[in-house]
Amino acid sequence: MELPKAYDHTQVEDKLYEAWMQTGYFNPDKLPNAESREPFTVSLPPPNVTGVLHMGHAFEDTIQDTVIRYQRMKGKKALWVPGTDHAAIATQAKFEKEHYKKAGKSRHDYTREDFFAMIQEFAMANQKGILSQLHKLGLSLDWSRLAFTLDKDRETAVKTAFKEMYDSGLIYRGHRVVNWDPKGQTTVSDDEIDYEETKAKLYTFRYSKDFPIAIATTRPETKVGDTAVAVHPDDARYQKYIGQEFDVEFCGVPLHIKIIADKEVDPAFGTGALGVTPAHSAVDYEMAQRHDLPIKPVINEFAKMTVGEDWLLGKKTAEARQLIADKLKEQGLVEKEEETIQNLSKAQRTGGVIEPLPKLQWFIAVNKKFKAKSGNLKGIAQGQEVTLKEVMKTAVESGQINIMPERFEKIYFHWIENLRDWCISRQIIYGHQIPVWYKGEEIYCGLTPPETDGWTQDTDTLDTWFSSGLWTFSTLGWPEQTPDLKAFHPTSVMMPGYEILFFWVARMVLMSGFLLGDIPFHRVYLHGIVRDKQGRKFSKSLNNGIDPLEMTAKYGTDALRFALVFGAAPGNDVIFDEQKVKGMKHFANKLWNIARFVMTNVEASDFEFEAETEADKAILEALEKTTRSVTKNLDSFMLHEAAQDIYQFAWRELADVYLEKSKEQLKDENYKANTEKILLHQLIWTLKLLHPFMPFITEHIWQMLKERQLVKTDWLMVADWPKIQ
RNA sequence: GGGCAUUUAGCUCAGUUGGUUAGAGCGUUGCAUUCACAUUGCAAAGGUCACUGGUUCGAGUCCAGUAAUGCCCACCA
Repeated sequence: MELPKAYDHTQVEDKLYEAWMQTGYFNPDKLPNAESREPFTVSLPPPNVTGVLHMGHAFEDTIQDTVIRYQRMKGKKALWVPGTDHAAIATQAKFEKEHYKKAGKSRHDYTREDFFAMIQEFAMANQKGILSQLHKLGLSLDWSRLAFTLDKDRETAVKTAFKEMYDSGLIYRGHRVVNWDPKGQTTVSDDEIDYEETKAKLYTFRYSKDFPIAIATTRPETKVGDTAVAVHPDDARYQKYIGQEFDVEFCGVPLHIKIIADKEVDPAFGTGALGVTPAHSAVDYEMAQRHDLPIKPVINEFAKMTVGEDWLLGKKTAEARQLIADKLKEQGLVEKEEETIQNLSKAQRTGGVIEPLPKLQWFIAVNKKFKAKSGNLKGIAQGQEVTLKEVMKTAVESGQINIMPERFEKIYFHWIENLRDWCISRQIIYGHQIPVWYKGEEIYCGLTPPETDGWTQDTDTLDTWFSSGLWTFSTLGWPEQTPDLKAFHPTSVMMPGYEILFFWVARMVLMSGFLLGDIPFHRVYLHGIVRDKQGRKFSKSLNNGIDPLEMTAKYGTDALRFALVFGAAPGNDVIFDEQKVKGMKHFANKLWNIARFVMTNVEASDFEFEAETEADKAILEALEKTTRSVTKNLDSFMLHEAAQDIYQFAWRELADVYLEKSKEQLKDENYKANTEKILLHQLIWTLKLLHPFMPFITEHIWQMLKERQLVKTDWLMVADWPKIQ
């Protein structure tokens, strides 16, 4: 049979993926000698069901597939669990936007159930597209274990987790000033906020003519909610006022102001005196707690004023700001007006300007003691009293979890130190509804609704990261003590991008630490961000996105995968360049032609060869060296180094040098037979070494060798990794 | 304001514990080519490893400082 001169990926990939699925080997239970294999587990960071996968996903998934394929060939019971994330706010916001455009209707036009169903449908449609993309990338995911953060099994896990934390007092309900997004009409976490430098006016003024202290603010409209003025305890200027209380009328609103001393106040800023607005500033709220000050809300969920005379009441904050500033000037109360740069907080998802508001929310207490569950956490004994913060810290500090690159450990610790209680309730519909019911003063938390009448369920849903925090074990059947959970948890390695170290990685450690008394994974490999040629992030606003499928169609999946892995050190950003993908297509073709050469020249079927010539000796040594180095680099997750090793070996040493030399040796009857065996051996090992990176072409060539009875193992994907004696 | 990182060939980046003439891909230049492959081969040019100082027999690699760039965290009202 005549072999085509060039490798054509379009004729290979889809068929081969289908064939792999037929073998069942993506499922570790169906691997040859499954019982005697040692487990190796990876949970896929579940992509959001908001849309389609981008190049960042292709990168993330490629490196995981490379690792999992390598481990499978090394004889591990390799499990890679696929799934998707419902991404609560992101998905609801996206759906609402699209639906409004299409139908002109918002969430208020539907019942909760109907609206939820519509989003779920939208999510599932997106999931379908995502799954087909994952197939295209050649990923050896175990589809029999597919999960979704908002499916039935995960719902059980979420409710169980909530109840356990509630029962142990770690989950509580309380008032706090939270980040309210008036646009999305929901709470957002600190991590979901973007800061934008904006020009603002800093006004220095007095509440009234006879008030002794001037204060400074960029938000005069909040000042109608002031209940105190704080100064530094050592500030000589204000000593005599500390403890005094004043009744003033400020812009038509009566205020009762107490002068307090607090170390948090910077005497050098402004007048050194701070107007305390407990209801609309997180810092002021904490100060109010310390000094037992009343909380006086003056802004509502729609960012409108709730107090004041007609000219002020009901006005938007931005308008109210100007109105009050004007009024103050008119009354001659303004002492100074300066231009300043301010960090404006905006909700990442909706772009809404964050309004700090006191709200009744659900929280996870990170500093509250609980009894540790099992003794599987290094440095924490079973039953020992610990806090979630301590668990998160100890798991990494003890070395039980290894984060690479190492520098992120420092960032992780720093984050934990500054961690406050985690607000887990969201005022949206799409997500896991909080499993708590109320009836008058009574409150009930359970997996199912209370059986008596008259209860209503909390309308809030959980932060999406609550369910993602359970991911490593909720996908393995928890809360049931399933065989999967026993065999595959803790997982071996988690490979997300460094940008979700806090969002997700830390939360998984928290959840697993509390619920299982164990770590969720032994190692965290943090990869970088894929950027465009100019080093910019891919984003919708820049419209610089490149569809991974377009690249696979043009150059082949193997070429895309190799280009992404090549030169991507852990934690480093990758510049995506189409030229690079093209180069790797050339490499795939090189491999194809090496195989062609070998197949048309070789009839050997055993490996009883020896180094008869200098060239033989050199190539055999080079292969051993490469095998050693690729193995070592894959073991230590230096995928980029391993990729480089094989590339160099296959193209330079094998193709350019030995193949050329072998042409002479094949003509010489004295060397012919031996050379053939060496050539075949070289090809087989190269295919094995390269398979985790370029699964399609290597497997395709393997199948051709199989047809020619030059190899025995049916599938390269489960062939033994080369070993050096 | 606090922290972390980066700076190596025209471009994108490797260079794991300090050890012989510093590497790769792409790009550039010249030559070759009915031979597995033009999706090719051979060859060449191209680097004071940001700068300054230090440790060492020896530094791209360790230490201190400087500069530029990027990122993260906090956020001052």
